[in-house]
Amino acid sequence: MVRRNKKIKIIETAEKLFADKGFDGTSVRDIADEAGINVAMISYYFGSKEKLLEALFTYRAEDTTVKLEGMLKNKEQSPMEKVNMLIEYYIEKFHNQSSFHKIMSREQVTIKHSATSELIHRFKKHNQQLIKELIQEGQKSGDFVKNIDIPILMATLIGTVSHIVTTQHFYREINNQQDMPDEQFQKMMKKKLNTHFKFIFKAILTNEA
Amino acid sequence: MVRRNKKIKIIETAEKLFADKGFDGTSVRDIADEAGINVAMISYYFGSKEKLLEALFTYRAEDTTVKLEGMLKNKEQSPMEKVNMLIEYYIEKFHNQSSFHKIMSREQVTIKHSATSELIHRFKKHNQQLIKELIQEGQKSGDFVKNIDIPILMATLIGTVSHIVTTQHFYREINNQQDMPDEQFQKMMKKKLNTHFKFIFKAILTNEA
DNA sequence: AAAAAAATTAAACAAATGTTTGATTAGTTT
DNA sequence: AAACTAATCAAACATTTGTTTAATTTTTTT
Repeated sequence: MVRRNKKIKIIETAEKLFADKGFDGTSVRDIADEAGINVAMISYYFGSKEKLLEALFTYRAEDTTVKLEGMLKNKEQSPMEKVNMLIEYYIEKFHNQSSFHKIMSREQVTIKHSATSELIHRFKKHNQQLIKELIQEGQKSGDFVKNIDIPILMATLIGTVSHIVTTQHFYREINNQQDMPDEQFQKMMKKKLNTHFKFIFKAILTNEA
Repeated sequence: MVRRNKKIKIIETAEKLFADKGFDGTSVRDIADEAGINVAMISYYFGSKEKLLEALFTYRAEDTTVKLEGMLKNKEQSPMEKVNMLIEYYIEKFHNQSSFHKIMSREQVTIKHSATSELIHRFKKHNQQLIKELIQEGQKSGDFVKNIDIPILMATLIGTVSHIVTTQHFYREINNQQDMPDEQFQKMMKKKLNTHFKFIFKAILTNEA
């Protein structure tokens, strides 16, 4: 295995374990065992456990902003079409990278001044700015109403999808869907969330239900 | 200090630290130092660190279900009035017990078979059931439309409020409100969330915006 | 006031933690 | 093929972890 592949193997193993047991709840030996490597390799490749987390965040967050930017700067679609794309994108992203988002949601709650917190913060601020521009564009063109609380609206989308993705096992048990295959459950959930949020966003952005 | 007060002092100190640094990120010595007691007292009173967490959950979750039940079983109000009370209650609860909810949101993400997970699960299932009954009551009386996805609707309320409460420091920084006093910020946020969710719930439950 | 029970303490315990060391092996360059 | 660099490993390192012990002090009961 070449160097890059081995680093990625470690990152992805750490991602799974951090997601399930938390950063502090996962030891470097857990990661090493699961990835089938020697513990020393983590320090050797990343410097420390903390920096491994940083590497994970960089690895995952890297292309998100780029994709979001490419999507929203596209001139072809109407503001409402872009909003719907945004909804689809977030739902898809949270589901496809659920482990990463579990870690992120935990890290956001935790108060500490780390490089990772700094990364999350920049990441969120930048994405929020992009979306703000989209909404304002729609307001200028008359597609959307005035007086939209953008941070609250975004918190609704992100908070809800994050909550459902991170507490999926609870959700399934409460609604007696433990036996449903993972893939089927996620497909159903994505569909439900899409309908739900397209309705909500339309209602809020245009005052039509 | 009498026994009960001292136990509560430990529980509340642990609550603060668990919220800020996570369960695994907080050592029993951190708690002892902060509470001004000897480390051994934690084992003496609670048996273990894990059981201290259990005690914390019991301590906090105890009256919630009772309050919710008392509120929803009240015959005086209309279904929509009850829904609005429910919204107010959740927003108030998450803000007033933000430390507790930070811990809870982290614990929900973590996969482990502990007494605490069991507690959370029973707690959530029971509350969900109460709300389901309320919505169905409104559907029977003709106040609410059919085809309401109750779990998704509740996830929207809980997920969003939880997201805002747990990531408050991010939210404030992103929106340049770091200098606003805590109390003022929370008052503003509660008001915004109330308006927001009363609008959303009305739109979804009655198809009117 | 004596006896019993409960609370508190510093110290010790073994296990687990993240990281480093120094030696060995594998791979690449000269 | 020799020299050099990179990768891998088991072992050791110093801390920190949650918990227990055994002695002492405080409080309650008799």
